[in-house]
Amino acid sequence: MTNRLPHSLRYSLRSDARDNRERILAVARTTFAEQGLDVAMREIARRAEVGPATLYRHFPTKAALVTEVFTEQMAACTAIVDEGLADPDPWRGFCRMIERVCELHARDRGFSAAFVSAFPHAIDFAAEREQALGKVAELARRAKAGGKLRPDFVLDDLIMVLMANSGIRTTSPAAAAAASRRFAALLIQGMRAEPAIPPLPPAVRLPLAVVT
Amino acid sequence: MTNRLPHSLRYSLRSDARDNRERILAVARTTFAEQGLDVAMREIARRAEVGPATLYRHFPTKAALVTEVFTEQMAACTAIVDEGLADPDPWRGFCRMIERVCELHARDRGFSAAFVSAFPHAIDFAAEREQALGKVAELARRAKAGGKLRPDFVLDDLIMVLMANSGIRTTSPAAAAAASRRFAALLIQGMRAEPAIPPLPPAVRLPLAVVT
DNA sequence: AGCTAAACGGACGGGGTGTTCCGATAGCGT
DNA sequence: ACGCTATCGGAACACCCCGTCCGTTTAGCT
Repeated sequence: MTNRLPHSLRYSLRSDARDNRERILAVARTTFAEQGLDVAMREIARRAEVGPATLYRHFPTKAALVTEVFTEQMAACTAIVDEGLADPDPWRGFCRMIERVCELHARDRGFSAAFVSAFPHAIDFAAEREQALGKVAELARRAKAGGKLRPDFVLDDLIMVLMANSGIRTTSPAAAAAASRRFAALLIQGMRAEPAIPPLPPAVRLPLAVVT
Repeated sequence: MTNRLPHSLRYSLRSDARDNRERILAVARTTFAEQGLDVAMREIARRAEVGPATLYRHFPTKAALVTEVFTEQMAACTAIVDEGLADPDPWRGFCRMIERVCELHARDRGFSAAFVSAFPHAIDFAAEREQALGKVAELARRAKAGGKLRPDFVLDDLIMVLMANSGIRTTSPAAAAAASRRFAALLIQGMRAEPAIPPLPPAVRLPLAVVT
């Protein structure tokens, strides 16, 4: 009868276990989004109404839980980049991409922190991030070719913008999103190729800080 | 003979105590600057080659040490604002003010964190910050009157910029300063009043997060 | 040099964290 | 209905943190 299970990849997880797993993930998602990654594992277990041991059986370490939680956010991120790339007007696509990525990061503090950091000894989003950055590079190339994006824009500028965006702390998620919108608009204005372009200071490589 | 001490306000601190106090402050300054405020008091005591109790005798709490350490940085901050205000060209003064404040924050992670936070139950820089912000408002008013600064700039935008600047994390202090320079230039470009000014999204109040 | 009070610092308590052990519980196939 | 076993969760471990107590050291005045 086990084969009667709807084509699910979950190899025979007992019903209570599956419920707990999903409740843990839901709780972790909202909590990380609201409070960032500095949430105690105990706290997540408490909110999910399970014991700490149960949490650790499903996710052997905190980094594992974090990566599991943010895999879908990473997908949303690449989807945003893809949509920007699909826009026939590359500059408009570039702008919308930045606006939406900034807002996504503003709405999820944990994802924002995870994105600009690197977890050692854990599957992180390095591969997906690099892939997305490659697409952004293509989008930027087109926007430059269209004459709208200043030619001295580099990819590290985007990393810088996202790091900066993650520094904006507010009380409510709505305020964070609003601040992020204004911030992105200000920066986009600065990235526009102007008739008389004052040169920017040199770009900086921004290697991701390692999270202990 | 105690009166022979050069006009010092230090009421009779024993020589070893004064040495320790100064060494603690020096260590705290550099450590906070490099690593931010999340440094253990023990660690500061260790680097200053004193016991934890000595550290706590000189500064009864961590917040006290932090405020003591960053008082001079706060003075540097207001000095920068004053210099900007003294510039005959208000727009140039405004730009230089932003650049220099951003660089100051980039060079001192601890000060940056302390500036955009509020310590409860501790003398924080609220008064000085408000005073400096008042001067910035005057500078911004002049820059707007000169037609160089976009009219919809608000003071909270500066807070936002400083918060964002504090989110830029790098490996070396030099890289942080360089990134900060580029970041500030990008933002200043966005703050410039353009012939055709695309309206910004609404501004957002950014109450300072409380540090526990 | 000797004495006294100021200053020192190792050890301690209370609370936090990520993670693990193991006896109790409860799903599920029979 | 029963029993096997996957799963649960409270208690515990090891390690951090901030801040304090108290016996020891030492500066500085006579």
